[in-house]
Amino acid sequence: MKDERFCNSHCPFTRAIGTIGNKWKPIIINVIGTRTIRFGQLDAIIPHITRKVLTEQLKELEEDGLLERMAYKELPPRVEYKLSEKGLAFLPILEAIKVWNLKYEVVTMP
Amino acid sequence: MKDERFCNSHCPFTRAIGTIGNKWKPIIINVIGTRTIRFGQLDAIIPHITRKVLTEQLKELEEDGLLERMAYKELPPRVEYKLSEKGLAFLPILEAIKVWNLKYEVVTMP
DNA sequence: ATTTGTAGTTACTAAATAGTAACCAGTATA
DNA sequence: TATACTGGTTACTATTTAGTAACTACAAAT
Repeated sequence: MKDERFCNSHCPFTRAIGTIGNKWKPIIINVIGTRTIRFGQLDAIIPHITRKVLTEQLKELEEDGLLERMAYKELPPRVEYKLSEKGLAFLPILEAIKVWNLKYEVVTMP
Repeated sequence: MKDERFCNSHCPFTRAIGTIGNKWKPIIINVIGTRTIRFGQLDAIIPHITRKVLTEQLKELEEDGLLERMAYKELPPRVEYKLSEKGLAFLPILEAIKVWNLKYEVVTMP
């Protein structure tokens, strides 16, 4: 997120929302989970995301220390991503969101 | 969120992110907490938010069933907001985010 | 008669986020 | 020689989100 009012807030909770409070990051973190995964796989697995947005979000996640990026000097290139300790520690929160949603979401059948 | 790919996703987790995955909603939910609060108070307490954005977000939170809005027919008008059961059930998740942030955030002193 | 107070709304503009399509490197394979 | 492969980048456009300032209603107090 570029909003400096969030990222430089004196409130730690606001800063936390500044790093994970958007729509793509929780999705990406959830898809990675506990595995090591390549860029192309993420691109293929996550519905609707574009390579541009995926690149941007991965970069921010890495900067914020949730993600580790390993680039192998091969051809064609291979780049692997996995969650850091910080990123892994966020997974239970995503699980809690799933449970919460399951319990309270009102499903409207179209 | 207006992104229909999130709100109409077949994946419940993606839909959940569609309702709370933005920067303002976690902040608003956290500020309301367990109390009953008026529009003007929210506007005063939440840093940087504008009345326009606050109105929009409150409306969406109400539509998604996280929030209850009580309008009293007085003059000047009085409107009170409080979290629904669903909204209250989301508070522990926000607490978990605070704990997570406290443990893992790397604080850079400017 | 004017100001105060509340909870907004409206029209317009600005900024942030996302989408599209083309392009790159360098080796391997057809 | 041309194409594929991977993990991007770039330039440009479109959409979404947010900010600004003015305005509304109605009653009470000044």
